[in-house]
Amino acid sequence: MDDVEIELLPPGTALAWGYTPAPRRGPKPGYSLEQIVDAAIAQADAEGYAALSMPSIAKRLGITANALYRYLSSKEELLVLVADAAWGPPPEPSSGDWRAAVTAWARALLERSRRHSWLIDLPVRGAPTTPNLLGWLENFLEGMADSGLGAQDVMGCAVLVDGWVRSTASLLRDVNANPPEQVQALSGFLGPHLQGRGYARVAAVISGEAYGEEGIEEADVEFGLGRILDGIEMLIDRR
Amino acid sequence: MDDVEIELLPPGTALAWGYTPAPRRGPKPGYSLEQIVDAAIAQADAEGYAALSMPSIAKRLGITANALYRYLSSKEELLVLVADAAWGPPPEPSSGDWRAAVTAWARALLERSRRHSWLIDLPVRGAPTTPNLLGWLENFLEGMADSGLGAQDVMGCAVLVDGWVRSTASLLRDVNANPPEQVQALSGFLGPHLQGRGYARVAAVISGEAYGEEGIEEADVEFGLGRILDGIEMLIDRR
DNA sequence: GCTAACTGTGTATGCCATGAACAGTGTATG
DNA sequence: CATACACTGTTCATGGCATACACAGTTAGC
Repeated sequence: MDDVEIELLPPGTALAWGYTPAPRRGPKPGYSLEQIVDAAIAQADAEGYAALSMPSIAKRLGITANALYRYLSSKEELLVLVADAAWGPPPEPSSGDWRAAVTAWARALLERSRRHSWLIDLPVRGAPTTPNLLGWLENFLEGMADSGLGAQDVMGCAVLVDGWVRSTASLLRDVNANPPEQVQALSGFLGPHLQGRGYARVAAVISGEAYGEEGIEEADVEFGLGRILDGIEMLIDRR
Repeated sequence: MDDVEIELLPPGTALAWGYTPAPRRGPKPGYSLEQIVDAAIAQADAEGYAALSMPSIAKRLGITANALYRYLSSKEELLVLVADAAWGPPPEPSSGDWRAAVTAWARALLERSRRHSWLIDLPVRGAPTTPNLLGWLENFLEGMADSGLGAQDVMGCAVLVDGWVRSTASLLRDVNANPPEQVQALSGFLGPHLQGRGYARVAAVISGEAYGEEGIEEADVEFGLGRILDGIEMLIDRR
């Protein structure tokens, strides 16, 4: 594992797998990567993603922002570690059939995103490369092993369900963020603009129920997952 | 439409619907909202979302960043207008059945996101409130009118398909961003860590095909949409 | 013509990520 | 055991950002 090769890896990947160059001389580091990541998570939990800055994290540890750069080469790298730690390890593999397994998987992932509502804002992109995130993928693949689908289809399902969780988490957070008087002001404002201007159906929806209001029930959340699972089931039955 | 009420609206909503207070005295504004929004879109197209700053937009117009605040009260407001303009108006309503309509809708939306790859990064949250975005929703509702589903289910479908488009757009962009030598470095690095450490299935997938490589075919993109449509179809047949 | 409203500019503040120089510290090597 | 060097955290510094404020120039309405 050359240094050359490590430099080509996505930021944070090497660190996430424990590739931290062992120092031999000099003072002991006062902190651990884990402490720093925990402080970052605590900071985001307390003040949100926008307040997740290097100074704010450092302050929680009682050091200066620059000291963090003795442990990390960039904020981006830190965020990769934060994402891995905050999503956390996957739950125990489910025992039922593929449908039960995927349902449990999606609910568990959604649960994590509710615990840290800033998690879906982290600009951590691309395929998973860190232990926990790959663990979630392993868990999914295991849960779908009895489906009889090929590797490519199962990966397609993983991408699909993962995307659903992130969209849903984002939706849930946004909806909960709206105070009722703002929702009312919005529909009061939009109503006149929609009527008779080519927005007939939207207007009906908005006037019918409170549009975007807190009326997201558990059933609404599960609706999309149910469709996806049915669609996968149709594929399985067809083959 | 009191000012009081307008202040309660989400940022940019009033502006997007043309509520711009008509000035009576003083010099003519040198620019229009449309010009500013176009400049922002050009800037993001040219240098990406990270370079979409008030100074960079203003420079394109030949003015100072502060001058923008004569037209907009915040960057957030601008981004709402940018999102509405960059997604653009919905396509003509499709003529086939609901499945053809939703397919066309999803592909059209995906096409827009490919045209402006930074679009899915815009922190424009919550339910749509601007003319074009609501137009897309109207278009979707119209396309599903013949499905026989109730309003709540149709809205659930809209949310589901919209989420799929955004996830897919994000995936496509990320995947295309990876140079091949980095992909190779990554699988070379991950391989040894996954074998025999509880990541058997992930390891198989990675070693099998190039994991995360450019190998996303059109069929892979359509896979998720196909499952979703099948799932919706099952729901329709069941009722 | 005068005044007030409105424009764009210059200046300023307080954030941010990050680089560089520096002083203190403790270990490996002489 | 002494010393040099690697490594720590701090201070200082840079350039970028969103945005507030005061100002000078412009023009429509009185």
